[in-house]
Amino acid sequence: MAREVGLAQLTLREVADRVGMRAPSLYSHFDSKHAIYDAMFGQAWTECLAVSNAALAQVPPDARGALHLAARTFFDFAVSDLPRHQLMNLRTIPGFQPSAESYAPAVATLELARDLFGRHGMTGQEELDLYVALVGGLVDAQHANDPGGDRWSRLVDRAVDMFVDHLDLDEEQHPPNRKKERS
Amino acid sequence: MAREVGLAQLTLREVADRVGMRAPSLYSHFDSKHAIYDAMFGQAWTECLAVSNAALAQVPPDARGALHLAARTFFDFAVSDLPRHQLMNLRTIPGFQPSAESYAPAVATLELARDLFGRHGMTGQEELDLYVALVGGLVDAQHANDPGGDRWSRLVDRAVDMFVDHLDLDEEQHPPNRKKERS
DNA sequence: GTCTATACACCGATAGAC
DNA sequence: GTCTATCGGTGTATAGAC
Repeated sequence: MAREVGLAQLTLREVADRVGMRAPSLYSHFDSKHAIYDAMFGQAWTECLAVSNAALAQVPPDARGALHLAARTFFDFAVSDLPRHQLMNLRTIPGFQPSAESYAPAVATLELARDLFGRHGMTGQEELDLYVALVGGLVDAQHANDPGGDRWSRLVDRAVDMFVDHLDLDEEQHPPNRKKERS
Repeated sequence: MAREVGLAQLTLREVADRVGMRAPSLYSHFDSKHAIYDAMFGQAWTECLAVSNAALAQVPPDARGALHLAARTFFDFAVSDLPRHQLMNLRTIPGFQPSAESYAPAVATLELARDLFGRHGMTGQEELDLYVALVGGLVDAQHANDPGGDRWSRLVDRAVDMFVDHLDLDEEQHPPNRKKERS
């Protein structure tokens, strides 16, 4: 329903209609409307964690390849569903704060990224923060300025190359991929 | 009022109260609540355009220094006022779409950045798009993950250095600022 | 226990008197 | 141009049937 009418346009009466109930009956299952958003939040991040784990299973051994796969995986996941992304990352619902329980798979996903970074010798918080901002910025720009298109999607690989070059992360068998070279 | 109670928590009744009117009287001045948001949107971007122009007046001649100033100016402006940033850049208000008139100062601000890029030989759309995503990502990460702090603010200079290094933009009097050197 | 029926307070918006 | 009165719709809550 969020994908059809928009995340913030959910009404309890229509939600109830779609599951064959009256609106007040929802309170037998959820404490409030925010509790429904909270369940959706946890569900979305659990799904993201699963996708990330699946991608991690076939991650290349080199840092550049690993970050390429990680960034592309998260980018595609975030771009493929705007309402879900609004719920997961943006604070679109006024006053909504995820519960600690629903937040757990979100921190677990970030922990996955932290492990991947540590695997290639990047243990600093700043490097991970910069990476998070870079990939998140690409996602937001894609959604905000070219919804449904690929104008920023085409920049993901280049952005990761820029990041890897900046940290001089390559091992010897993978030469630096400087400047405007694309795969 | 948006800074006090939040952007989405504006109610026509309290807005009217604060200007000494009754709620329906607002409709003599604005067609709808969205029209009020639209006026605020135009006002915010007009202010951003003015700040950008002021910064541009004292921009250094070299590309690296210019991008440092431009990024810092926009970042600080966007971070200093969350409700304003939500209105300008995020789509926090459900269903709100800025009018062409209010959108004009936004495109003018982007045009300023495009001119600055062209001044240093960067005429490609991709370079500007990547820059927009990078700075926007830093702003969003700062707001979302460390509101009121400076965890991503401290990364702005480094991010710009990474970007400038990637494009090999330096003229000879300014040596590349590789790796983790901070000013 | 789970649902239906009903009510409350609030919202944006409109109609019409002055 | 501002007001009063009011409308339909919303999230939320409670009472009570089955």
